[in-house]
Amino acid sequence: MHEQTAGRPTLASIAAAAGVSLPTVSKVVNGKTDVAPATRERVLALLDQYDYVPLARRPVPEPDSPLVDVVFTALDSPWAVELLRGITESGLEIVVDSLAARPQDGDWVRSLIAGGRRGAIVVTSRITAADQRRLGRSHLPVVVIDPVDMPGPDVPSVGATNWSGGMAATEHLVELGHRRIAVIGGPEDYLCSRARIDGYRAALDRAGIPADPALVRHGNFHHDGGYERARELLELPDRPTAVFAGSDEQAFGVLEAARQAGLSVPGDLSVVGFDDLPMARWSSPPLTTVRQPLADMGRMAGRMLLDLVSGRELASQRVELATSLVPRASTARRP
Amino acid sequence: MHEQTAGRPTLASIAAAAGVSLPTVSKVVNGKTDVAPATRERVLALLDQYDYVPLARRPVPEPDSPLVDVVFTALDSPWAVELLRGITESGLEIVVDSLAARPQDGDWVRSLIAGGRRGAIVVTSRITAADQRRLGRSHLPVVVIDPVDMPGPDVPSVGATNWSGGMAATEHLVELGHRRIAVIGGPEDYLCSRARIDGYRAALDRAGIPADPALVRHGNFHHDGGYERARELLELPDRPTAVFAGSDEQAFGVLEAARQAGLSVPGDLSVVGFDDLPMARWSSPPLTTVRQPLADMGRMAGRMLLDLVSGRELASQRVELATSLVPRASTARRP
DNA sequence: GGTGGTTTCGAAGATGTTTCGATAGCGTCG
DNA sequence: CGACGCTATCGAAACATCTTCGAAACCACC
Repeated sequence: MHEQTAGRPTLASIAAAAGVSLPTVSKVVNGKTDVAPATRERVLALLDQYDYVPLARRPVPEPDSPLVDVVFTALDSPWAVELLRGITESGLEIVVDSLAARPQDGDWVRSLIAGGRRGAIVVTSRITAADQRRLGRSHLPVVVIDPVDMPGPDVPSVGATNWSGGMAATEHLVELGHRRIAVIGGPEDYLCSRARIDGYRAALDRAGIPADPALVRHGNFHHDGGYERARELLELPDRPTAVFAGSDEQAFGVLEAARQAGLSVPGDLSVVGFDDLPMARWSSPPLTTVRQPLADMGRMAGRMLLDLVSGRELASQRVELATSLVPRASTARRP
Repeated sequence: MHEQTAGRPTLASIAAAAGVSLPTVSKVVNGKTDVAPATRERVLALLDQYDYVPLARRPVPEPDSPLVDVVFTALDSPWAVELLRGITESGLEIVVDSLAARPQDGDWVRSLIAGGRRGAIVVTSRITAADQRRLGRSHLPVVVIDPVDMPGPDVPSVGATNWSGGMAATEHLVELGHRRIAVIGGPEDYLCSRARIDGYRAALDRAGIPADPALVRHGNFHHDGGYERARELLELPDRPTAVFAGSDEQAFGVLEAARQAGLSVPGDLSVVGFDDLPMARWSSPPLTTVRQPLADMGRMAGRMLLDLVSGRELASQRVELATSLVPRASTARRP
C-alpha cells in the first residue's frame, strides 16, 4: 500500500536518506541522548530539508469537533459577529441560539441537552442557578462571555478589563482638560457596565474631580440608548463637555444627539465609546473608543469550552482580556 | 451477482468499480471518517460519474427542530447578523460555519453530512456542482442566499431585487440632476453585483445618459473596496458628482474618500449605498441607500429550507424580495 | 426473503517508540 | 601486549498506536 518516496516524509524515508536506521531518527526527533553528535546533525538537517512532521501532531482533521450552543439574548448588534468569528476559529462547531427568537417558553437548557450538544457559551446573559444545576447534572460545561451578574466561582467566564477600560477612557478625557464628564452605562445591573462606571469614578477621584450623579446615566447598549441619554445630558443647565458611552453604538447615538443639538464633535463635545467595532474607525469623526478584543474573547471562550468538553482542567475560571484606549478624532481638549 | 452497467447504479456497483467493498462506499456517501483520502476521492469520482442517487431515505434521527448549517464565506460584516437573526426566527436550529475559519482543506459538505445536519443555507458563496450532487445524494436540501453564480434551476435561492435596486438608486440620482454617476460594484463576477450594475445602466439608458465605462468600478464589498475605488474616481479629470456604491460598507468608504478629498457630501458628491444596515441611519450624513430586507431574506430562506426538510414542495425555486430606496441625507441636487 | 443500505467489530498495515543487546572505541591494569 | 571493563552509538525486534477497510450482522422496507 505504500508507494511514494515523493509523498509525505516518514521516519523511514529520512532514515534511508541519512543512512541510519529508523529508531535512530526517532531518537533524534525525541531528543534521546544516545545518538552521536555528527549523526544527530545529519539527521536534523534531513528532517529540516524534508520538512518532516510527526504523524501524531499532524493537523488531524477533527473527526467530530464538538457541537456547542452559543446563546445570545438577542442577535442585534455587530458585536455578535465579532464574537462569533472568534468562537468559530477555536475549532468548535457552534449552534447559534437567540433567546429573543425563541418562542417565549423556549427552554434553551432542555433543547441543549436533548439536542446532544456538548456544552454552551452564554453571551451577556443571565444564567440562573437552576439552569446551572441542570447543566451540571448532564455534565454539560458552560462558559459565559461578559456575564451579567457576578457568576458563581464555579462558572468559568471570559470578559474584558472593563474597570481599566472605564478608567482609561475617563483619564484620557481628564487629560484633555475636561471636568464635566458624563458617563452612559448599559443597563444598571450589568456587571460590565458597573465595572466601567466604577473605573470612571476611580479616574475622577484620582483627578480630584467630584462625581456628579446627574452625569451618570443608564440606557440600553444600542443607538437609541445613547441617543436618548445624550439628549437628556445635553439639556442639562451645566452640560457636560465630554461623554463616555458604554458601547460604540451608544456613542454613535451620542454623536447623533450632538449633531442635532448643533454641537460639533469634538469641538464642543468629546465622545468616547467602548468596544472598537470595525465601524468605529469609519464614523465621522472617527470614534475614540476603548478596544475590547471581541474576537479574542470569543476564541478564548471557545478554547476554554473545548478544554472542559475534553475533560481537561481550566487554568483559570475567570479570564479577563485587556482593553486598550484607541484615541481617534472624537475627543479633543476642553473648549 | 449481476454485473451490468445498465441498471440504476447501486452502492454495490460503485464499490465494484472502485475496487472497494460496499460498506466503504456507504461510508463515503455518509461522510464517515474512516476512509483514506485517496479512496474517498476515487469513490466520489465514481459516484459522480455514475450519477448515483440512493433509493431509500435515510432514517430520520431527530424529530425536533432540524439542525442545519449556515455557511458563510467569511464572518466579516454586520450583514451577517441581520441574516442570522432572520434565519433563527424561522424556527431552525443553525450551526454557523465560516469557510474562512476552516482549515483550508476543510470539506464542509462532508462534515455537514457526517454531522447529522438536515440541510444547509449557503450565503453568497459559490456552491460547486459537485457539492450540490453530493448533498443531493444524501438527501440534504440546500437554499442559497444571494447566490454568486446563477444557480441551476433546481437550486432554491433567495435574493433581493438587485436590478430594481440598482435602477431605483440611479433614477434617484438622475432625478436630482446628476449626469456623471459612477457605480462601484462588488467583485465582478457576483451575480448580485452584475444585476445592480445592469439596473444602473438601464436607468441611465432610460434617462438618455450615455454610460461612461470609466465610471464603472469593481471592488470588494468592504470599506476598503469602496474607499479605494472612490479615490480613483475622484481623481478623474471629469469626476462624477454622484456615486452608487455596491454596499453600505463600501459607501462608508466613499464617504471617507470624499472627506479626505475635501468634498462635502452631499454638497459636492452624492452617495447611495446598498443594504440599509442599521448603521446607515447613523452615519454622517445619514446614508441614502437601497434597503435590502436581510432579516426577511434570512427568514424566507429558513422557511424554504424547513419546507424542504419536511419533504414539502417549494412554491418557487427562486424568491426575490423587494428592495426599496431609502432616501436620507447623503444625496442632493447636482451642485 | 430479497433488495438496498448501515453499523459494528476486528484484522491488517502503517507509523513511531522503546527495549535491549551488539559492537566498536578507548583507556587501564596485569 | 593483551585481557578487561567501561561507555557511546546504533539497530533488531518487540511494542504501541492509529488508520483503513471489509466480513458479517443488522435494519427497513417491499
